[in-house]
Amino acid sequence: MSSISVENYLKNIYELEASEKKVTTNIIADKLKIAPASVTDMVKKLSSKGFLRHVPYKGVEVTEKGKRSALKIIRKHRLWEMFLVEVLHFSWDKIDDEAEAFEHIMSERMEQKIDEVLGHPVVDPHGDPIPSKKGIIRHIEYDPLTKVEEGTVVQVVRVNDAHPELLEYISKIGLFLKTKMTVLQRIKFDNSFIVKIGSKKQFLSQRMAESIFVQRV
Amino acid sequence: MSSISVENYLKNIYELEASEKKVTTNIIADKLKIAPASVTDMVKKLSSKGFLRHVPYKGVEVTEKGKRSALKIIRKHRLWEMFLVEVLHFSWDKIDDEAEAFEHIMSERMEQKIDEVLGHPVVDPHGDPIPSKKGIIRHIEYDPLTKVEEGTVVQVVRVNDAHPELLEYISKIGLFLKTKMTVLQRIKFDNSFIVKIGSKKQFLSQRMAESIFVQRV
DNA sequence: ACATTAATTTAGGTAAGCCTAAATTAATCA
DNA sequence: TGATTAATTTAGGCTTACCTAAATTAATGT
Ligand SMILES: [Mn+2]
Ligand SMILES: [Mn+2]
Ligand SMILES: [Mn+2]
Ligand SMILES: [Mn+2]
Repeated sequence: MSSISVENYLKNIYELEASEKKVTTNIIADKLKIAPASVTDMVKKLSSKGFLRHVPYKGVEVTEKGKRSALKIIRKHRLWEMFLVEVLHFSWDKIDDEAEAFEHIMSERMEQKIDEVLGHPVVDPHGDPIPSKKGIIRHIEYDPLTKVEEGTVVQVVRVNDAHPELLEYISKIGLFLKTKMTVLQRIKFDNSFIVKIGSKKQFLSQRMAESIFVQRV
Repeated sequence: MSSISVENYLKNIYELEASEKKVTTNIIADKLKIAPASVTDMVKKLSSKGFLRHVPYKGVEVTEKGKRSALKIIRKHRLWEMFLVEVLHFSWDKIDDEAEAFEHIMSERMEQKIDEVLGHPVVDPHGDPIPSKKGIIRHIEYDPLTKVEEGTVVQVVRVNDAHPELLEYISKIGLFLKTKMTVLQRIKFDNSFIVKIGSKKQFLSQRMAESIFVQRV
């Protein structure tokens, strides 16, 4: 089987492909907090094993084989996040570290038990899709709050989970996954928002609004 | 923090002290499935860090510091075993591997959540005591079934968890932790036993009976 | 086209945790 | 007591996954 290190490389490179046009050595080094020279080493190793395609000085791509591995790890990560929230009552801003480690030691049997106990969930606590056992993932492109017109009633369907501080803040104002809210005002000066959650008006900066994805109801 | 390897050495050496008069390099090597020469290396390292006391060519002992570490790991191991059985519906003969890995990546926060969800259990699924958060462990010496006279009604309070095959077999005949049974007959020829579990008579060899601990009811 | 600069790779190391083979020590028994 | 044997330690290596510093390459701007 693959080491923890290898699994983290594959998962992160796969995820970077969604946000970067070219996945470069430096971008990987940055994400994994590892020196660029070390990334080059590992990238060469993973290429020779058929998990990546690497054009020196150009960038890196995951192969089909690499993608399959990445999706297995992502499935475990997201199932475990769900489990932490639903069964162990963790709050959604304090689960990433735990899941980051657990994704690597979760056996097939464990994965299945957790999936059963949770009733086969299709999204994690931040609204990210959970790949199926066969490695199929359904990407849905939701609109960020910034795309929504004043007066619209929306439901939160996904929140960028990269910054726990954002999750912590929006929890405090009552904004969770599935929360419904009305967009009261977009402030033209800086593209920030006033929304109504329950009976209260709440403020969301542009940066926040960009990380909150919604559907009109 | 300590590595997985270090944690496994400490836990296993601590546990070996209960069953061996002297814990020697070879005994440790055998238990951990590591070459004796490697054990010597690690033992020297752990001694220099104050976790063990080592008299070359003689044997090894855990210090108070080493014992504290060992008990933390054992607590995590046993809590997680309990969780696997109670919440994830694993059977008691298929949990040791999972717990063996998880004991090392379980954070304090996780330990606490699990302890809460389980309602602060004091024994694991095999009847072994769970050390308290402060590292206090209550050893109770129960009688093995081999010490019980014919005709006695007993309750199972602990089963040696070292051999999954034993656990698997006794589950099949309806013998679990807390099961009550009547000792019908001790066969003098080989010290095996006939017991009554529910309405059925069941056979237990001497080796089995030695691993099943009971209390008279 | 060509020099500068930024990204990337190469070269040379380190630490942890393992290994095998050889040397040493302690225990046993003739 | 001295020789044999079994356990243990020492010596020397290997692999993984990192690191820093130096060399190389590609991209950019004049
Ligand atoms: Mn990870
Ligand atoms: Mn998530
Ligand atoms: Mn372990
Ligand atoms: Mn147990």
